[in-house]
Amino acid sequence: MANQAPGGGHRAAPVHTDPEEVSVLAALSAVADPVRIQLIRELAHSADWTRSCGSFDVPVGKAALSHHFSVLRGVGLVEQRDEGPRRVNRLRREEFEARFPGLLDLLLRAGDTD
Amino acid sequence: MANQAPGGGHRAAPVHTDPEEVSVLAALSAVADPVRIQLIRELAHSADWTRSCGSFDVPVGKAALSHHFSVLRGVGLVEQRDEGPRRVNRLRREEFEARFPGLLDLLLRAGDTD
DNA sequence: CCGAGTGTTCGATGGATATCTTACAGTCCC
DNA sequence: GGGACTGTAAGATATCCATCGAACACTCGG
Repeated sequence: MANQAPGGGHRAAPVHTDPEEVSVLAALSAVADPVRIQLIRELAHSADWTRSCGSFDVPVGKAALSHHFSVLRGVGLVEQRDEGPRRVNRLRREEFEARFPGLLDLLLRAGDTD
Repeated sequence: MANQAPGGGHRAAPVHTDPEEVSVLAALSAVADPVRIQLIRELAHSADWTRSCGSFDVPVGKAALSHHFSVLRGVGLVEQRDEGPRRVNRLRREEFEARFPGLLDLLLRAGDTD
């Protein structure tokens, strides 16, 4: 298999979804969760590819955290890339905005913590 | 008690919430439900105060329906008024739009049924 | 090669909530 | 007043999903 660096087993590459093929209901459900809102906000305040999954200050274990990122990936809001031992993230602002105009702004603008 | 028309028991007037005092999370949770999305869309295509609760084509019993309207009222998206034996509805478009810009449009514009 | 660090997967658990059934409260019309 | 109609309330059930613990996979540095 002509794949990547020689000599190695690799972690399964994260599967990404195009926001364009995501339903409104799915997007809203994904985003209607306090932990995920917190992740999105924190991510929005950081530069792309600078935040690893474990670097977020959320009150859940790493298993749940992994699940949350999976959900966010599943609606095309977050993109992930493996960088050595860790998995770094970025918000797919433009693509998501194109499919769900205003939704991301709503999450980031609203001044409440919940 | 000096309350309303004389001689009469009355149905409890529906309690309304100002969208201004609703959290983003609550609004998103309320709106992230297939039945409620359907209600909102159907309501949006009708003139104000013309649709009674029972007049919506949703696949749930009337008890569940009553619950859904209660949720929508609770986030300030729907206003209700008693009109004889039935309770008629209207969308609080402007107020909701002011608090959650773009959210209602998102629900109405997206061309998918789910 | 081993150990520390990072993240995923699996199974189980608990809590929230959407739903139904039944019973009740008003309203209107005869 | 009786009966049809409309909606709410309360209790029971069921389903979904967020969370955790434990085991595993991969990366990197000694």
